[in-house]
Amino acid sequence: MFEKEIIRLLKKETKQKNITLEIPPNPDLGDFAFPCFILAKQHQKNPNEIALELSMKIKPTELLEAIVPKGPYLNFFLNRSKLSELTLKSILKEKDKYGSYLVGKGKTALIEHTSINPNAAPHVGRARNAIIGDSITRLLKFQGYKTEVHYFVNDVGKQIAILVLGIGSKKPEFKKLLNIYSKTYNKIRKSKKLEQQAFILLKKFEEGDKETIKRFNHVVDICIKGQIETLSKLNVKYDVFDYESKYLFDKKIKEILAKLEKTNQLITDKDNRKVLNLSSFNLPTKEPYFVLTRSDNTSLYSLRDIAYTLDKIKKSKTKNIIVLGEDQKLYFQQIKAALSLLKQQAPQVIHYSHILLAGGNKMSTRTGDVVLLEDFIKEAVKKAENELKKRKSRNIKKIASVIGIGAVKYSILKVSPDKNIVFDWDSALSFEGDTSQYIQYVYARASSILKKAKINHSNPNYLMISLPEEINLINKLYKFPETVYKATIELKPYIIANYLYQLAQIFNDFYHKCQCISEDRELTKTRLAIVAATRHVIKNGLNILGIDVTEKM
RNA sequence: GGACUUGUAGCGCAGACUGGAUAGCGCGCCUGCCUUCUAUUGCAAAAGAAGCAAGAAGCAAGCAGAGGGUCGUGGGUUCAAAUCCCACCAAGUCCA
Repeated sequence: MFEKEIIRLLKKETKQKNITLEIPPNPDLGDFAFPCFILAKQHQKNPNEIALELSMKIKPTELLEAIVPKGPYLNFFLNRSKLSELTLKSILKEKDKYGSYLVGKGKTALIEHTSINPNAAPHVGRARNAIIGDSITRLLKFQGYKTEVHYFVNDVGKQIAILVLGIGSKKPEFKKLLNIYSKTYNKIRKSKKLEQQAFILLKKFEEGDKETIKRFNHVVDICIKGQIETLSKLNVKYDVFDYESKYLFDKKIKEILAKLEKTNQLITDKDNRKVLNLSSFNLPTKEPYFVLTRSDNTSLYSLRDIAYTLDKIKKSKTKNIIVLGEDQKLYFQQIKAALSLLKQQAPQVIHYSHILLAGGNKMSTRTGDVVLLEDFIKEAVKKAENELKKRKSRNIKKIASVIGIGAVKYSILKVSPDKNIVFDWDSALSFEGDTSQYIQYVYARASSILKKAKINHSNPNYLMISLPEEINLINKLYKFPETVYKATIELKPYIIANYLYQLAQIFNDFYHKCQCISEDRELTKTRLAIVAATRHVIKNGLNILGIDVTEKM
């Protein structure tokens, strides 16, 4: 609302249609700035002069304390007590809702994420998908969307056949599967005969052989249960599990082929496979053909995926999102192209880069070269426990889990998704600097101040807010809703992670400079209101990231 | 060979889409500050006690400050480029 006021005044004075405001690099210069370069060009005048002229014409208002030219910029200072009053009042009133514009009210959002192959325990690399997906779900929920989280179970495929082959008649527990899988995979690479066996199994499964289906289902069940259990430790939950095998015999497959036939882009190639000609989409593939079936006319993963995606499109009216690794970028473009031939809008996709191991290797289930998510969580919680013991905290177990799991999530969420993360235990488990516990600590600190004060902080005196540390903090709190909004539009939780870290830093500045509990009752009330407001914002923000808070640390 | 993403301080990142003021942050490094301790060393040529210094540990998950940059390289556009465009280099990913 402050921006609006400034823009209104500037429009009136400059007769410009579009006014863009900037934030000065340094708060001493003001809260908002209007650069005068464009006007300078139009009027063939020095921008410094224009800023000066405008500063004479535009008078301060109730919301704007001062308007000062500084070189080619016209800088606006907001009315402090007004800003404080509006910000603190709305935080303390809206509480857990503060920060939401409720842009998703009455709308639904379908999110597919994780969708790990059901052949082994998830490793840290896979967790990036789940954690990003979960955070986006929470973000949309916070904005009022009704969300539905889907998990696509790829229960058809060579990797399951390999596992079935490796298991034989054994009844292994979930943890052993990774080992069995990578062993069998390596054997198969060396033996054509074994590989043939895997293909035969897969074929039987696809043909509906009851015994084989049973064996496949058995393995997939163990996997999915195990995966869900691990992910539930991160408090990541799913609403619907969709099985790829459902589409093996689905009549939709034929319908889709028939529809594609009508576009004249469906061709039977020299190997008698049905392929889709995507040459009009200019994708960077060598051949512009997207293979949908085998020579015997059975469906491939691509075709089943199209069918599944169409089902999702049907279900989701307003928002349809999928989280995929960067290795799926081109593949997804092909799916998108196929859907566009069917005149359907593909889901909004979020790609993320891989988590590499400290030698530059990608984590791979095939080679077994992985850091398991389970182990990573355990280590993080253990580390937190040790730290807490040093500080003789109470309730160590519970708090350690909040901190440890928060650290796992935050370390993944804080980095922009198109950057590779190089995993090494030391920095992943470091509890210093830009970490979740630094933020959680601010929450705990704020909680303990409020508890200690035992004073009701309603009706603070906004006129008493004057120190730069207080003002900076309130400014930052004021920006929370627009930060959340930006993260929603761009589907980027890391924006919120970065914001929270900055907020925590600013709060600590405030904490060190401003004694909250003092003889002056009026001042105490006012500062407590600031503390309480910060506490709410930290909580809301961390909640979007899926990170819990704790009253004590 | 083609396409996409990334490259910002020793290390890890933000800023880039939407060009604008002195390029921010964390870790580490360096300096100073606060508390406690005395296994070790010195002041100190009996021993012990106390002290000072060194040292160690710690705190409010400490504080304050300092240093650290060809924004991958080279061009171009612009009054203005980390930001936009082109070429190249390196890393990651995909395409048969």
